[in-house]
Amino acid sequence: MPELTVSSVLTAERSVGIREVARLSGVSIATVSRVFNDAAAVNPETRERVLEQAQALNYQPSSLGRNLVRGRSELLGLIVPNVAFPLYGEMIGGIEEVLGREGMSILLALSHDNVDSEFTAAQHLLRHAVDGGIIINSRLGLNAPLPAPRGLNWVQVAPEHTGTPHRVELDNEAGGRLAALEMLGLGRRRLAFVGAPGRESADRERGFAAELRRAGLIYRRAQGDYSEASGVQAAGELLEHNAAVDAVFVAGDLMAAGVLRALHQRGLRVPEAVAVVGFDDAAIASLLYPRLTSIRQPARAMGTAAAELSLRLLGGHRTEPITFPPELVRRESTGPPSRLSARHF
Amino acid sequence: MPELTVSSVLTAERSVGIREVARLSGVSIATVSRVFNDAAAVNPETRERVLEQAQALNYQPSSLGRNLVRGRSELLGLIVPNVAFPLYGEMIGGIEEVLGREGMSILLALSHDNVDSEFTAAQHLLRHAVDGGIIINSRLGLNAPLPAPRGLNWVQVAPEHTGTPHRVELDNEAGGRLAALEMLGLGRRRLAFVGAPGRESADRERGFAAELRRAGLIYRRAQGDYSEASGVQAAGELLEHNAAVDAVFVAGDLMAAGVLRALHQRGLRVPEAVAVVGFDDAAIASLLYPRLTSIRQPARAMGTAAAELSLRLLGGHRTEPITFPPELVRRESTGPPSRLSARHF
DNA sequence: TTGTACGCGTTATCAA
DNA sequence: TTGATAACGCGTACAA
Repeated sequence: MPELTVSSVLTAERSVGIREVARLSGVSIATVSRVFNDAAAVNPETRERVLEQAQALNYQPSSLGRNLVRGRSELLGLIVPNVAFPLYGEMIGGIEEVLGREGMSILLALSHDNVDSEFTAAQHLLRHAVDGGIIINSRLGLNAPLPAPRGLNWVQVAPEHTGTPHRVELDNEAGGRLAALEMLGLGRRRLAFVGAPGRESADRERGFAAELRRAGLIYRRAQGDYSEASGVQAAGELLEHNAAVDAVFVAGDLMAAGVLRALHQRGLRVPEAVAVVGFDDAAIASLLYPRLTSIRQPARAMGTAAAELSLRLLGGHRTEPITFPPELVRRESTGPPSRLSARHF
Repeated sequence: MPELTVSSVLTAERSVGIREVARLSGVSIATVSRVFNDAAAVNPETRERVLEQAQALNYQPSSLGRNLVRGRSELLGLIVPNVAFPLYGEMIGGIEEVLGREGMSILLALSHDNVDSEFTAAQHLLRHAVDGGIIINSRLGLNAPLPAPRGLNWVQVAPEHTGTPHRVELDNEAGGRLAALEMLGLGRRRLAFVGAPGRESADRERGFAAELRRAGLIYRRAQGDYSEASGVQAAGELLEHNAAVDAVFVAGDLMAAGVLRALHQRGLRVPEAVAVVGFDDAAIASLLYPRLTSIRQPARAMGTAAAELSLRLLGGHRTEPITFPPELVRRESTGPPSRLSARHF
């Protein structure tokens, strides 16, 4: 068997076009086009005939031709750091829901948390003439902007740098306040924070610190990198020297999983001895033992909001940045301090 | 400000085309095309001039026009049940890696574990003239095939129904055998299985059962649906009537999380009293307490394999279905039976 | 080495 | 209500 080239395979049986349908239904291609765009008036009988033929030939208007003449692609570019992180998955789910409704598709690119590949990914998407773009957790900022010809707009979800016009964000500071208030409300007074690099963690800490200040308290802090291992490590630091900590606010659920593990290993009961509040309310939060109280980031809603923003920009409308309020999801890792509980931890 | 229509916005400042570049560099569009496809010979000086102008105008050849004339889109369609499940995310990562290398992009669609939306998603992708397609966990089979004109090929990753020509799969049966051997090797003799609907779980059970038969053992079984809650429930059923179970093989990690929880709640130590083996080795496996021993599904490698298969098909080559061997990842949830351990569980 | 001209599949304008 | 026909942006025979 001779080796075939790519093009020979694909063009071997080029898909049936508008001409074919027109010819076999005895009308002009213009009429077929009209039938499929049901814009202008078409004689019901003619329409019927055309639709029938199209069905028989299994004809589908080609987006390629249509987009060429229209100057749009019905594609929306989406750049995500990675897809293995469930929170991003939820956002994508929200985006897809809205876009699907409008008949648009998602052109996906991964940035791997890397500024350079963010940029090249954007260029890649642009070559496909995407009508708009959404980028999650972008590190690109105003001084190093995303490429955007033709008045194309990028909507940024939780960008690292502020200042870009189209944004969907979580009020991270409010999230930090929620965590603090939960712990203070439970009577905890020896609080700690586990942070990570980046603006989001900083904002979360700022809110947390503000509430503690109001209560006249200080807090211990340790730094991680959002990984579970760093959570174990951070908890270790916080607890050494017999430090008396009775509540830990962790800037990410994965790190919180590490904190829980470190507490288990030291035989400290959660929440009786130490309460723990995570952040994101990722899927793992409710799988941990005990189930983790966490500050919920409405990822799916943020996705739909980003998609809607993108659509509005596409329509030439003006938009405002959107900030979502966080929400505390109370589970088993927070509760009143006690030594009388029947819990194992 | 007057409301603008979509088209008015996008065409307002239509991107610079090949004509513009040709005119300003004093050559024909054919030459510009040649420069950008470096196919034919072009005078170095001319090439330089064109490239310069292109740079100045920030010209990028439009995929729309290029694809139209070439009959390909450099797009690969990808249909996934959802994106929030980390295993899929890993696969997508693998796919993207291979495709990016070839300059191809991913057109993403979600099937929501639904046969109908699988089909419509495929049609959607086809309208964009994707050059090939990958579908994960498809429920479509030979009798209800995927739409595929123009000799387009779909590569199926872990399809529910067998018989489709281009497949990438895990040897689930071997996975079941691995789980059984691990438990038997630890001296466990009172085994149980928690299954779920579908072929994958059935295959896993078949391998598990085969090894037990060889050892002259029977096992208890309970049925779940891959959710954590169903794992809790299933474990409850297995343990009622004081049933003596000392090892549980669970067809999915999420369910295994539920099984662990149920064991904790009954005060049964893992792995001392009961050993647990999960399946998939999803990201959560190593976050559970204790860390879950699991049968690893090399998701990323399966993704790259699917993408490479797709590329080979695109090139007109013949291919064989690929089956990956599973691997047991031993963590804390399996170990010798003992009552002397210092573990809390 | 370069240019002319056609075609890719569609929409949209204009005339019929 | 319909049909010619001119775009859309590009690649590529073929001719020069």
